[in-house]
This record gives sequence, structure tokens and C-alpha cells, in this order.
Amino acid sequence: MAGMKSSSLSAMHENKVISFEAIRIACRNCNLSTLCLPLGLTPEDVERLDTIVRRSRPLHRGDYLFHSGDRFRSLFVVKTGSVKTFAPSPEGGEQVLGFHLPGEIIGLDAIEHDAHSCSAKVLETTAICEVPFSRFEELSVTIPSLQHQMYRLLSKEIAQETEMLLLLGKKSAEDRLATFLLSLSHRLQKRGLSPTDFYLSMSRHEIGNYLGLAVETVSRLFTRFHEERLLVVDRKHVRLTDLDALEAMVQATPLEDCRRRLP
Amino acid sequence: MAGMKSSSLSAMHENKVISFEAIRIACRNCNLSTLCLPLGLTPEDVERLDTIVRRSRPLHRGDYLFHSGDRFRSLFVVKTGSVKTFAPSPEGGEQVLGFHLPGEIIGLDAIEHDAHSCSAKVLETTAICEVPFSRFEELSVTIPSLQHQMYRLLSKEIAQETEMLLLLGKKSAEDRLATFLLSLSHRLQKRGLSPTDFYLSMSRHEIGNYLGLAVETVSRLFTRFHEERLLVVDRKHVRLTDLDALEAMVQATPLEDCRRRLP
DNA sequence: CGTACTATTGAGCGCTCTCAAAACCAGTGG
DNA sequence: CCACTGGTTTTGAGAGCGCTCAATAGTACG
Repeated sequence: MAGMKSSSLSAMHENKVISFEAIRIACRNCNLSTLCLPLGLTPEDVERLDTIVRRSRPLHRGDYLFHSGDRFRSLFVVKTGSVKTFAPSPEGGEQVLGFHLPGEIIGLDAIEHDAHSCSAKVLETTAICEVPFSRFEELSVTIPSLQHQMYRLLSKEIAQETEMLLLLGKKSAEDRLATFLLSLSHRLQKRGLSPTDFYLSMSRHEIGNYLGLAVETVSRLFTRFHEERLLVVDRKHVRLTDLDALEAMVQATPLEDCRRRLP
Repeated sequence: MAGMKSSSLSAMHENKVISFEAIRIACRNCNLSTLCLPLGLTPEDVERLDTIVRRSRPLHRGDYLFHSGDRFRSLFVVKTGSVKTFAPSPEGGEQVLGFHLPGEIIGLDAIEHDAHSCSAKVLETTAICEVPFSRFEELSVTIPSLQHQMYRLLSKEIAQETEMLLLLGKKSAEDRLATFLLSLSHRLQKRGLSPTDFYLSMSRHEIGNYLGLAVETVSRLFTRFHEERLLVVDRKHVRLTDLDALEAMVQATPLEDCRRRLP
């Protein structure tokens, strides 16, 4: 009830909201919310976009979307589930580059060389949409706002990586895990999922690898956070019980406490 | 003489090279080589691109291209000199995000929010070209190959940041400085400048901040590299005397020696 | 030629990694 | 149902890399 009330209220604020909502729903159906959500695409444009999208049957844990070195053909949008991207090395080691949740796009780094420089592996049963890039590009030539949206999307990816760069460069192990958990929280919330209660589809090993920490350190931190009543952790299930404290922990060490000021 | 010979030889290999060369020269004049170099833009397109570019008078050490929070209006291309970008914090601390050499573009991360999230400060006397983004976007709608090039450019930026992410996440202080020096070397070489002999326009402080290291560590590493005959360093001038050894140092620790293998 | 800043060098400490082992969990077959 | 096995997670003890603090040397600039 409360939900209906607030949504009808917000719809009354602006005319735009109504058509926007329609697009949002259309996009959700075609799993392209990430591409068209923040944008004034017309329903017709959305439909055209929809025609080039390929939906695949559900993938399972361990399946690959693509391997490092593969020719770049498509962007992939996560519909449900989760995917990790990683740079494999000849000897079997690997560097985890990211975890991708519903609504997020994979493959943006491959456009330049026309080949994937990382691999993408499914972490749990996952639904994916495939967007053939050449067809997308043709489309974006005829739809200026789609082009603009694509620029924004790529720019956003850059800004996000910059954030991550900052994280790995300066922050303590504690800050890294807190930031990681808050990042998951915020991203899940954006998709209407619980920001405090979620399932970690990746192993401690993968978290550590991603954050530049040893497995043991990650494990110890989970234990400590639990003791400090910041969260309840059981196996792969996490419930954040004190978001404010986590935020404070991250905010408290922006740059000055970890690195001396520049002249 | 040797230079003439090799360039005329390469021109004979493919017809494309000739027009390509013409474009390259045209681009060098308008400082847009980064934007149009790797691409089949027609001379007419280059000219159209040229009309929207604004050249500014030389900037001097300490000048700002933009401040964090400024409205995003233009991309900036470094013609000569160098620029650092950094995220300032209220208390006066800052996080160096990158150093930008001739031919490189600044501001790609600001497209999404339509505002700059970092500041850009000139490190030495520097010539800059300004590309108003809205006009560029209009142009890229009418020139599909320009759009493609922009996608590639943004994608490249993402891939580069991923590399950096890998560096900060796992590698030792030694690897970080070696990677940093090699990165400068390669980027200078791409612009036809000496890959072994160059001037560090940034302070040790800024290098350390960028690489996630303390100033003292950076200083000690320079001393050690000097002792190990990897380079000759005098104040801000560096000459890399053993590129192979530096490359080997970085290659030797791709991922496996710094972090345990994933299962 | 002093002043302020930047860079170097040294000593000690803390965070996080490494090594090692135990606890726990999931799946398999007796 | 339970022992067995491979994998993941947790916990403990010790070591090393890089940070911090502190002092000195070198450089730019008025």
C-alpha cells in the first residue's frame, strides 16, 4: 500500500515520470535497464534496441561467458545471478577484476582491441542478455541519445575503476572489506534487492584476490566485523547490521590518515 | 637517413599508409592525434573536428585545467608538457589519479555526472587543446567512425585503469615503481620522444601518492635501482639504462608470486 | 646567503602475508 | 547412517615489507 502511494505520488510530480516508468518496465523486460534507464529513449527506440538483444538460456556455476583472448563480439548484461571477471595467467594463477551483479554490463574494456583481455565466469545460476556490439553501434549512430548514454556508461565505468584504484592504493584491509561490502549493498539496493541481507556467491579466496588481500586476512576481518556487531555472517550469507558504522569506517580514512599530505 | 628509409618503406607496404600519414600530420597540427590517429577519418572529417577545437595559450606550473566539482564542458588534450589529475579532500589531502603526457586526453571520467570529480593541475609549462564535448558529440553523431573511435578511446581508458588496479592490488613497491617508469617510457616513445631519457615533472611525493607508497619508499627505490644499474637518476632527470631488466622485474611477478592461486 | 622546501638516509614498529594446522562443509560410496 | 575425501574457512604464531618518525643533506628562490 505504502509502495503504491509513493509511486503514484512521484508520478504526479512530473509528466515525464510516467513515460519514464513505462520505459523502465520495458527495459526490465528486455534486461536493458542499465542501457536505457537513465535516459530519454522513446518507446520505439527501446523496441529497436530490444530486437538486437539475444537472450540465452540460464548459465550455471563455472560456465564462461568468454575467455581471455576471445574475439570481442558482444556486450553482456547480467539479468540475475552474478559473474566474475578475471585476468588469467599462463601458470594457472588469476587476478579477479570484478564481480558483476544484475543490471551490470560486462565487456566494455574489450572494445578497443576488439578482443577480450579477461575471462568472465558465472558464479551461480545466472541469466544473461547478449548485445551484439556491431549491431548496437549501428543503432547508436541513428539514435543520438543512445550514443550519449553509451558515452555516459563508459565514463561511469572509468569513474568506478578510479574509485577502486583509490581503494587499493591507500586503504587498509579493514577499509577494503568495508568498502567492498558497502559497494555490494548499494548495487543490490539499486536493483530493488535488500541492501543489508545478501548472499556472497564468491569465495573468500576470490574476495581476497579482488581486494588485494590474503584469504586469511579476509576471514579474520569477517570474524572481527562480526564481533564488533557490524554484521552477522554465516557461511556465504551476510547481514549488515550497522550500515552507518561501516560508512563511517570508510569515510574516516579518505586520504589523509593513510598518506601524508602533499606539499 | 635511416629514419627516412624506414618510413618510406612502410609507406610502400600499404596504400592506406599514405593517407593515414596525411591524417596523422593533420592531426598533429590540431593536436587531436589521440582522437583520430588510429582511425579512418577522412581529411574533411578531420577538418570539421579541427573547427571545434580551442587552443589556449600555454599554461604554467600550478595552473588548473579544472577543479573538482566544476561543470563538465570539455575534454582536454595535452599537446606538450604534463598534467596531473587528483581527487582533493576537504582537509587538504589529495589522491593523485594520474599523470597525463602529450597526446593524452583528460576528463573522460566526467561525462557521466556532467561534472568533474577530480582536479587537473599543470606540472610544467604546458600546451593544451580544449574539445567542447557537446559540439564533439554533435559531430560524432554525423561521423560514425568518430563515434567508434570515441568508444575505443573510452574502452582503452577502462583497460588502462584495470591494469593500474592490478598493479596497486598485488604488486610490491619495487614492481610499482618499475611499472610506473616503464609506463612513462612507453607513452613517451609512442609520441616519438626518448623512451630512456626523460624528465620527471612530478615530485617524489606525487609519485608515491600515485603508486600508494610513502615518499621515503620511493626515494629508497630510486637509490636502489641506481645501485643495481637499472637507471641513472639525477634530481628529476632519469635515464633508464636497462629496460630489459625493468621489464623482467615486472614480468617475473605477474600474479602467482604475490598471491596464492585460486582453487 | 639565509629560508623554505624537497629529497635522502637511518632506526623501529605495525600491518598484513606466510606457513601450518585444525575445524567445518558437501558430496560419495560403503 | 556414517566414514571418507576434497575443498573451503577459520584460527594461531612468526616474519618481512613498507610505514612512521626523526634527522640530515641538497636545491631553488628571494
